[in-house]
Amino acid sequence: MSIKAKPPRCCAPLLRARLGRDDAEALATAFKAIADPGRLRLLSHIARQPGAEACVCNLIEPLGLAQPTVSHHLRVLTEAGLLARERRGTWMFYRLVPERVEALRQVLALPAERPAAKRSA
Amino acid sequence: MSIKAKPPRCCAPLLRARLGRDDAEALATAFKAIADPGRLRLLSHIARQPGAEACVCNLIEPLGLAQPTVSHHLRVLTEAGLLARERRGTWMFYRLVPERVEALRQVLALPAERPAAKRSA
DNA sequence: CCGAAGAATCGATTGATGTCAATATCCATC
DNA sequence: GATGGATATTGACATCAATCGATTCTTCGG
Repeated sequence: MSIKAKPPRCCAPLLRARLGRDDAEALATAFKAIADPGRLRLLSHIARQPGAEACVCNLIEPLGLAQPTVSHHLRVLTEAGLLARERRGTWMFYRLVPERVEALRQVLALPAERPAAKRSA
Repeated sequence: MSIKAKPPRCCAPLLRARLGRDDAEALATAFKAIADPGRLRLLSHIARQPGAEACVCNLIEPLGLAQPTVSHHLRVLTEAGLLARERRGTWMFYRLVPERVEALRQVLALPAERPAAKRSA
């Protein structure tokens, strides 16, 4: 079994609708994926490459982590749907999935400044 | 020493600029704060209250967690700058800090679609 | 095929984190 | 200042997560 590219359901509004237990679990998993220094730096490095993609071999050294560790982080990010894998010969390329990042971003969208008395059912 | 309300520096662009080790640490800490089902539900519940604030006594039951656990989560969120505390008599109120949420949200902002290759005519 | 290079998996270790019972603290009131 | 309600803190425990060395797997070149 490789990495499941199954896009995890995750992106309930959070601050707008009531967050159920299941939604909270899924969302937490998604945020956990980016709640790590190494993975954040991976995302940052990859996002800045042309095409928003990078070979693993170009990520190990700047990260300053062992190769298995980097591989692990890339897996987590991929399983979270934030990265997509593609093999090119010997190398493995990881590409940013902007839609997923954006979806996660929207979760933190605040409700309109102050909807005031608009409290309809 | 109660909860340090020190707003943690955290909000480097991530996907736009190169993310250094220290920025990554701070950012990871911030995201860790919301990378938990209980805390996400707390934020969700509080955000939906009038004034985006709620008394602890109104958060325990809907969360389904023990009081110390809720208190712990509220502390984490407050230390992350996402919530602000205010005492009112016997009760403690926690209020959402929208600016902080928004700041965290901006971290995930994508760079302009694709400034690299000339895709537009 | 064989060997080498790139990357993923395995196994173990260490540290962080969520959870709750018990206890302590703070505050209003009597 | 004793009492009771509302929160916070402490301590303990179990689980999860990050990390890396060793190994395995995959692919390409000869």
